[in-house]
Amino acid sequence: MKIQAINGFKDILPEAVGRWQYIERQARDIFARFGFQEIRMPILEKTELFVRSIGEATDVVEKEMYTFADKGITMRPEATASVMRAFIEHGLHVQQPVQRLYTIGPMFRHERPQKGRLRQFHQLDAEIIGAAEPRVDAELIAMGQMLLDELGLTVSLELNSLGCPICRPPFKERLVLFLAERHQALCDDCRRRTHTNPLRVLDCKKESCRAVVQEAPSLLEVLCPDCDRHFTEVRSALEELGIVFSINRFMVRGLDYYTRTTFEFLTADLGAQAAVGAGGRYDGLIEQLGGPSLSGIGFAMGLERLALLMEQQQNRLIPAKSMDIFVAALGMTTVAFSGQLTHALRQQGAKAAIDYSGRSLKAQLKQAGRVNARFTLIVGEDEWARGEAILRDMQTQKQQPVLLSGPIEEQARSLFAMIQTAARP
RNA sequence: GUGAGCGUAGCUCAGUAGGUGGCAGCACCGGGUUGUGGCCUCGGAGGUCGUGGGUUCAAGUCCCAUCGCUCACCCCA
Repeated sequence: MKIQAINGFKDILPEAVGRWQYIERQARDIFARFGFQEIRMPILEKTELFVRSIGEATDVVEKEMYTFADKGITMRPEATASVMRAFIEHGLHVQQPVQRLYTIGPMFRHERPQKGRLRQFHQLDAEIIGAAEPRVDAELIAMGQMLLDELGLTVSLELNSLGCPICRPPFKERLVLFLAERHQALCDDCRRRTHTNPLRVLDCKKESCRAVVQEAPSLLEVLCPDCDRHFTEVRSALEELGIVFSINRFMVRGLDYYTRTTFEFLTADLGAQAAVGAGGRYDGLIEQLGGPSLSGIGFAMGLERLALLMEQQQNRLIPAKSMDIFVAALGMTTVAFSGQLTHALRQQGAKAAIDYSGRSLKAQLKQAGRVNARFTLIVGEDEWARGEAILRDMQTQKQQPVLLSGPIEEQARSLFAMIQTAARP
């Protein structure tokens, strides 16, 4: 019985890693343009942190967390809570009132795996802490859009406001009343949700429920003056930045800490997983976790989903692996020298490959082609005996003899210089 | 947690009324080229047909169980 990876946990093989690195590179570059700094937190946190931030009654906390049975410790299911914990713990706001932080790493949720959904998955997460202006919301959303654009991805952006502790609770009561009156027309799930999480009913995909919900009261129409102004200004700021979006008053969040602005980057190309990235404002969270009274906003994007989308929407060429030089040692007598020379080449900074088997030149050239070597140094027994080798340009197929004399570092240096000039067009 | 589909070579897959596992494609190794890659050509290696039972003279094929994977529901990035 072969041992295999556990369900929902996946290897990212070398052929796929190039794409991942590309996405991460673009993200780091763009986040830096917006003044974000990287932060890295532990994967394990006190269970309490997630219960208090994400919410006790949410699905994530209720049934999806990997929690150690006897330790009160949980593998993080998302990044925001950890970032806030670290932010508060180290008093980061004291040095710099507005913090822009991002982190990249694995998250864990015990869900049934399917396309675009794993138990260990990876997120890019960006947070702006300590700034409440609507323009900040727009700026953060624009950053997400910029990343998706530069990755060559086509997604749609949906926007909503979830109000605040002043305007949401009364709305929730109205909604519950409304839903209770139409109890009969709702699906089983939504009847349950009416009491556990009424806002979720707005997001149900069943035709029958959608029909009911169309007539439901809209939170956007009963936002308190502050929330209403905030939402209006976010929208105009987005328009000023040329960001295209649509309003979705049915959009809900699965995590309790969200307030006011929420948004999702959506695609139809990922099967059942529509959201490539999502986020929103969480103005009460930091205080709720025992920190200063600061507002915050952030988003997360799923790396697996970004990678899948890139594969599907656009076959952008990720730079293939390549080596500067392949050293082909012909016959076992030249292997020791070839090994030393390869090592010296690497010390000089060259990407150098070698085969120690002493097998046929044909086989070694084939391997040189496979590793995409720009040059091959053929160390033949006869040539080597008189202090020479043959340098083959794998693209032009032109060959020239090279002298092997002096200390091996010197040989490596002049050889590397030679191929660097020869490789230039 | 619920439902459906699928498990044959490293990968993608054939396998026809149960009758010896495929000249299959890609990849790998070697020959054709006594020391010259990609293309071509010839050959080679590689399998407990997911696992365990059962039916049968005979099971990759039929039956049962079990494990695994995939997709969808739910939920979410």
